[in-house]
Amino acid sequence: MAALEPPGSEQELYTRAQGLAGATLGELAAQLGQRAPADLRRAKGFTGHLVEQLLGAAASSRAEPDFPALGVELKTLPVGPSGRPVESTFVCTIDLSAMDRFSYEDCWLRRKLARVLWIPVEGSREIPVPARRLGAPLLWSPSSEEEAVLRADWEELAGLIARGGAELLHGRLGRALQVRPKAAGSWSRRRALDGDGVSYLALPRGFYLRASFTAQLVCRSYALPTR
DNA sequence: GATTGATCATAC
DNA sequence: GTATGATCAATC
Repeated sequence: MAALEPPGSEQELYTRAQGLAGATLGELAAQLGQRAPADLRRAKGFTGHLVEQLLGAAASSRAEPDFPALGVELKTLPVGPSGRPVESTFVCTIDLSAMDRFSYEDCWLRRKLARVLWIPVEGSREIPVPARRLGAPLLWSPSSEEEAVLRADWEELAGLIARGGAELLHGRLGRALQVRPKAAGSWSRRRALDGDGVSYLALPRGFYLRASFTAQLVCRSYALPTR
């Protein structure tokens, strides 16, 4: 199958995504001449890469939205039997040496979350990967309430990093956002600045959206009760 | 059962 | 090694 052209509009992108709803990962992989893996332990990015190809996203190797012309970021969202997300969602890596140089207004996280196409995917481990189905797509931008929570979390976490250094971070901080390791292993290191501006090597970290936050945005957007 | 810290594949 | 795409699995 030839590489799909990027969609020309948000509407076209959404229509394409609607066309995938209900299909299984096995069926969709076969359309591309690929096979779905038996499990995701050694293929954690499988679903994301598959959906990128099916929707005509640019190759995933650059620091910009998946659909640069549209300013839309694509995210698959693993959900349980009730449609509730079962995992947190990775947003972006954190530059531990430059948090003092950005405000929320121009940070990478805000730009990435300004417009997101969520693709729910059955994520229960009991369902074999090839049998997992895609759900109805959701084109989302943060509500004013959601944006306020994201801003408050970002400012708290970024401020902590800028003032005290990465070693103060842990996954319990933040209501919607959290900071967790984002690395090949616990031995990974990146340059960071401590509270006194002294350079040192720290475990790479990234911003993640808590499952509780994505659960609420899904309920709001599909007009479902919060529980 | 939910959550946090650790980890995997691939492209460049 | 750094970026992309995320889920695994030990622990609370």
